This record gives sequence, C-alpha cells and structure tokens, in this order.
Amino acid sequence: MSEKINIPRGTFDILPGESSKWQKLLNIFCETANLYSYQEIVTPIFESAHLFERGVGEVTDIIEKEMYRFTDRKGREFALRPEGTAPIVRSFIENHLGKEYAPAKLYYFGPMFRYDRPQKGRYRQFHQYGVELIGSNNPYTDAEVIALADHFLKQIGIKNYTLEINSIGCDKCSPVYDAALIEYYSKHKDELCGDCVKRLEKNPKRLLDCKNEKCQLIGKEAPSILDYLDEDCAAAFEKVKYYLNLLKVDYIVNPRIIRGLDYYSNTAFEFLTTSLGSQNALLGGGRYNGLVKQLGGVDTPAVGFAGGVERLLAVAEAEGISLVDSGNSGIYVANIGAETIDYALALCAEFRSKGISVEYEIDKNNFKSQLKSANRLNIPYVCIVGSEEMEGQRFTLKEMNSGKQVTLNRSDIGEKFNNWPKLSVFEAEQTC
RNA sequence: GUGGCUGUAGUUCAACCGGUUAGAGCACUGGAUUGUGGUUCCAGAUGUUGUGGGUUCGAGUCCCAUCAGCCACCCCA
Repeated sequence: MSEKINIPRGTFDILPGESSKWQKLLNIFCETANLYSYQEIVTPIFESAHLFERGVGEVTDIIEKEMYRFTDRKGREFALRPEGTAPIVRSFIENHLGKEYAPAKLYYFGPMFRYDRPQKGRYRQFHQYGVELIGSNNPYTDAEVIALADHFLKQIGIKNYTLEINSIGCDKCSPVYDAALIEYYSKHKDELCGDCVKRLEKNPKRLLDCKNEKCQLIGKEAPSILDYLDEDCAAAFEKVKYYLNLLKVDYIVNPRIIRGLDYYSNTAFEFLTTSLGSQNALLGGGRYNGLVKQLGGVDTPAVGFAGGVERLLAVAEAEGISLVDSGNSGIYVANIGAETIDYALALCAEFRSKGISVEYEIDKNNFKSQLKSANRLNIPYVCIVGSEEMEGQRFTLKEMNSGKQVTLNRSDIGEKFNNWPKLSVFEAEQTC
C-alpha cells in the first residue's frame, strides 16, 4: 500500500450526510435574497493579489499574515480570495454594472481562504454568503441589507443572536475621533496591555474591543464615536435606525463595534451569537463608500454583509435546528434469485422514468438483506420481484411503515404512479 | 503567530504503578427450516494504539520530534 495522503490542515470534506444541509442552507439564502430582488454573482476564487492589498488594506491581518499568495508560471502574483467584497467591486467596475443596474443588488456564495490557526468555527478554507448593494448612499439601503440578513437568519430558524449596529463615521469625522481616542488613551498608556499600546498607533478604534479587563475598564470612560459624528453622518445613522424600526428589525446600538477591514465607513453592524464560544461573529458588514473609487472606479457608495456558513451551521446545530430534509420518498427494488435481476433492472428504469428515486443494490443477492438495507436506508416502499412476479409481468409493492403489500401489473406503472409519492393502491386494494 | 489539552476497532469510550493473546457498547456481517425488514437471541470479523525515533528485559502507558484536532489569545466568518 502506498502512503496515505491527508486533507490539508484547516480544511474539511463535506460528506454525503452533511451536504444536504449545505444545499438547504444555500437554497434558503438564495430564496431570501430573491425576495429582496438581489441577483447572484460568481467571481473566481483567485484574483490579483494587489486587488486585496488595495481593497482590504495592506496593514490588516488578512493581508499581512493570512493570505494565500502564489505566483503563476509567468510570475504574476495572485491570491486565493480571503473575502468576497473586493472581487465583486472589481467585477462591478470591470463590467460597468453601474450602467445597467442602478444600484446593483448582488448576492454571492463560495469558499474563502485565510491562513489562520484552525479552531472550531474557524477554518483555512471556509464559506461565506453575502450581499452587496452598490450604487446608493440612501440610509434605507443600509437597513435593507441588514433586514435581509436578519430575515435569512430567521428563515433558518436561528434564535440566539443579537444585532449590534454602529456608525464609524466618514473619512472626515473618523480621524477626529481617532485623535480624541489617542488623546484619552495616552493618559492611561502605562496601564494598557502590550497589544493596546501598539493599537494606539496603528488602529486606535481597536482599543475599544480589547478583552483585557484593565483595558476594558479604561475603555468605559473613553469618548464615544457617536459624539464625534459630523452632521451628515449623524443624520444618516438616525435614518438607518428609523428604517430598521420601520422594517421591524431588532437591534441595539453598540458604539464599540469596529469592523476589521479598512474599507468600511459609516454604518457598521454585526450579528453575534452566544452559542459558539469565542468565535461569536456570525455575520458582519457595513457601508464602504470609498472602496469603488479606491479600486479604480468612479466614486460609488455601497453597503453589504458577509456571513460564515460553517458558523451558521454550528449555531443551527447548537440550537437543535434540523436542516435535514423530511425524508426519502423513493422505492427500493429487491429481487429474489439471480434469474430476476434483469427484470428488476427493467422495472428500475421504468420507475425512474416516472421521476421516482430508485435504489437497487446489484451486489446484494440475499433477499432478506435487501429488505434490511431498505429499512436502514429509510426507504418507504419496496418493490419485490421474484420469479412468480416476473412470469406474470407483475411486481409486489410493499409499504414499509404499515407492512402492507399489493401486487400490481407492470403496466400499472404508467398510470398509477403519476402522483407519486401519493399512492391510492394501499387504501383501495389490500392483500396480504 | 503565542500558550495549553488531546490522539486506542467504522464510532463512543475502557485498559491499575510500564507487564505477557489491547477490551466493551453501538454499528457492521452471517444465522434462528427454503420469497419478507424494524424487536429479540446466537455467532463472527475488526486495530501497524496518529506517525517516526528514544529509554527499558518489556511501552497504548514514560521521553523527544512530527502531524492532526480541540481550547484560549490574536483576528475574524
């Protein structure tokens, strides 16, 4: 035997038992997005590395240490996408989506890649779903995007979450606030943790969500962004809250919400869960008015969110939500004796042509074990063919729940199976 | 990237202070008079103890390395 090759660290297979949950989740997301008239967009999973450096921000963790970079055979620098927004904005610009759709209302789903230390709810290849609304600065659109996210979580059945919103201001008032934070925290510099001392220079807003007790204590007295918003930003934030109320979305204002990527401005929001330990960010987003211009397009305001599928599934499981479909409605074809195999196969084909899902196990030649198998697979009906049936061009159909069975003519498949899985044969004519 | 915990049949877990053929439940396979499943009963198969070294008369058990998972930090989905 040759050497066994294992799956890369931080990745996982979606096995047959799991994949139906993913399909269901994705379906619900597509349906919800469609309710709000968003259309799907699919972009490549790798892009020019510069797209992310410029879009996400060069000094973020994502770019500095988490990006999967590679060069191709001609030395071009690419990266597996660590997030979905920059590629979509790239596509928006490249395909002039602003001309055709105004605003562009887009949703997406797919794998993302970050070289991070794996943990539960944190993987190197993970999956995000998200929406982007590009081309409006109307605060209603912030609320709409949030409402869509909220609607989606409710459709899945998630209960244990809170929506926290904030405004981090625009490129005019945000620096004023940073200055105020620096001034405040500098007075307590000796008491701050090491990380926070660095944050003070690099990204002062990050000081606010440090988990260190001392830092938090100091943070309680820190100035609030909400007092530093300029007139336009403050008015916009009020409007967002107004529309959220109108759309009946519950939220709390948390002036400490800071988003990790550089491109955010104004509205920032997070859907947080308590049922997942420290990986509590279920979904996050906000407004990013500067990004389109920054990536070479004409100045266009935009807002969006992204959520993690793995975390959502984990929360769903923690909350006991079943994403498994209601069950099999197919037929298990069982034959008795080698001479009936061909006849059984012919019946399989006829059932399938009626749109009925058929299981037939060619390598199981013991009749009893075939029935056992049907039972284990939870298949509600078994079609039994032995030599008696074959000679009369018939088959026996058994309803596993009740144990009832009837013998039907092969030609009955044409009419009696039109409304499968609704079947009247067991009420009308019973034998056995 | 930092610190800690863990790794034993398909799976969940046992195995004393290092001691001889590494066990059990569930699952699996076969059987209980020939063409009828689920419950029951009987029988059976299963492991290079994550991997590679080391200490020892002897290692699942101790030591080192490595890989992987988990937890916290960092960060985030």
